[in-house]
Amino acid sequence: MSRITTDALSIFSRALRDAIAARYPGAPETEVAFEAPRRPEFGDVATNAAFSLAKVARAAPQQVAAALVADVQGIPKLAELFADISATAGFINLRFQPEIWQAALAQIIRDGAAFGQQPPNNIRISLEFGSANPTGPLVVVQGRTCSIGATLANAMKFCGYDVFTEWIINDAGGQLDTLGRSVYARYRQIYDPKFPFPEEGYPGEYLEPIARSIADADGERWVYEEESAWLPLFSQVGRDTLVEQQRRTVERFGVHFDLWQSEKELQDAGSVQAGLQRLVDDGVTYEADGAIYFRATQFGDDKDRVLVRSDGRPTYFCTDVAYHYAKLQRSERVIDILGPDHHGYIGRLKGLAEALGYDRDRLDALIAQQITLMRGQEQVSMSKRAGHIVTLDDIIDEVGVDAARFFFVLPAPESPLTFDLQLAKEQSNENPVYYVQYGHARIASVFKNADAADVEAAHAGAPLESLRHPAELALIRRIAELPSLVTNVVQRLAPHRLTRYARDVASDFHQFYTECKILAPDRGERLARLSLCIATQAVLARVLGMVGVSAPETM
RNA sequence: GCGGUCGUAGCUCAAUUGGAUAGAGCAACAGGCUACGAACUUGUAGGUUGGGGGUUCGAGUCCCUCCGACCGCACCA
Repeated sequence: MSRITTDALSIFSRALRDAIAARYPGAPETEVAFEAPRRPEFGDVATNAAFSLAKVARAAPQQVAAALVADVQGIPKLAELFADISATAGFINLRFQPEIWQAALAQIIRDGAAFGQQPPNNIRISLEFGSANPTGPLVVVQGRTCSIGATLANAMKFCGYDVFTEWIINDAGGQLDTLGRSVYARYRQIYDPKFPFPEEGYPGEYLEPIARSIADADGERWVYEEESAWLPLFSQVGRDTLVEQQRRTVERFGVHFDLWQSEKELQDAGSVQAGLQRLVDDGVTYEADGAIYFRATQFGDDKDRVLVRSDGRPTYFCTDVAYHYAKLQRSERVIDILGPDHHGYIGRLKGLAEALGYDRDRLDALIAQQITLMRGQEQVSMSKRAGHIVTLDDIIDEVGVDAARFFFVLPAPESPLTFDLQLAKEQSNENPVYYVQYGHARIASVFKNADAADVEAAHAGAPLESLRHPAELALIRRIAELPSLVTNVVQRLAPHRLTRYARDVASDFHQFYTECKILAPDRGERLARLSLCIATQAVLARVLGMVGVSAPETM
């Protein structure tokens, strides 16, 4: 909602409160809340004030609404602002005068690129997502968590938050040894193709170049050494190479991280000790069988969790305690976007925040649900064991960044996703990505056909009073929704609403385009419609940018 | 067995935390270019929101109970 529309609404709510006080003396002072009606024929905004009054008034909401509308309808000031005030089914529905929308559009044009953007609010949010084991290439899951995370981060920045994006490298556990042995096996196979590959190793061909690089540098020397001699090197080279590859993939995907945090470094730096000590000090740990446990059951988990094993090594959870403790200290809000296999983890994390002395709600975990890859009717097998994994790079190669980013955020994060690669790469009307991009390109095309002086005049601020066609008003209303929509996306952690909104904007534009000739003979009309195009194109580019999709001038 | 997420049109998904006649896209059918890009648009059809019960002015949404799908349930990460 723009300032113009909210001003109009506050005038209305004042009038409505007066009417309530006069008609129902003794009724509690109620906040008049506005909401967007679902259907356009109910007007631009609605209030359900009559519902809460029904009890006090001892009358049906419909009657209350009708009575209040009758009281308010004659007020001249309101008639200037609202084209229609009516009561249906207990709701009071309002429709703005075209002048209100015209003023709102003028404001959007004046705001330019800054439209809807909130000033910095100095609230720090830590956003962790994507994070993977450094034992192989990134796959679809990271594609989805990265798309969701990056989109949320963009939306939060737009709303003025100080967002810090973090990727955690799970390089602390025994899996790194497994990686080292796998790379070593590939290395040995260079000299002896029959050398056995470890049972629990990481299959797939991607380790071969890494083994080859070691062979190129050191030759055969590791063939004759003990495991203790070669394992650190092979693990390290494997880890470093794979992390580097993951970074390249992520970058190619248009996603940026402010911090790549190694778990191993956390442990070495002693912050694990600090986190652990905090829990011990809080008295939420105990010792049993030589291990140290966290009393997770006190905080809603179904089992107490081991922090330090009986051999003295910290668990993954323990490192995570330290990491989240650090994040909680430096951010007002901590959000993790996790893969589908972390369902059971979310309660533990929130309990952890509480145990560390913070509000449960300071930490949130969002689960990105499972992805089923399809190619038309056929399901794409992603079995890791069989060796033929579909990597995120494969997907980008096949459908492109734009389609991938769009499809990954299309459904709600907690809703499972069926991703049809064939559909995503089709440049057809079945593909929602192109529909939105087409809207943007179509506007660019109009500007090319228009007189440059006209476009310039529209940018500078042209009179808009000719805009009263329903399609014009609907489009203004839609783009004016941007700020509140993004706020909602952030509040509800609902990035998928952006893709839906992008589609709605494009749809309203296409309808406007069909019904109204933009380059009209009349100059006033022409400039007003070009102004509407300028604002629409900016909103489309804005939303596409947040999702990580390009906004092309031509297609 | 315990816990979590989910179940909505033929398909893929929405529904602004309890609001109006549950909405879009695709697919199907019928229309619209001698206007700026038809990658567009207008209309029709499509539903007992998995089943049943409850809470209230009002439930896809909250509670109970079944059914079904997926995922967790390690001194793995």
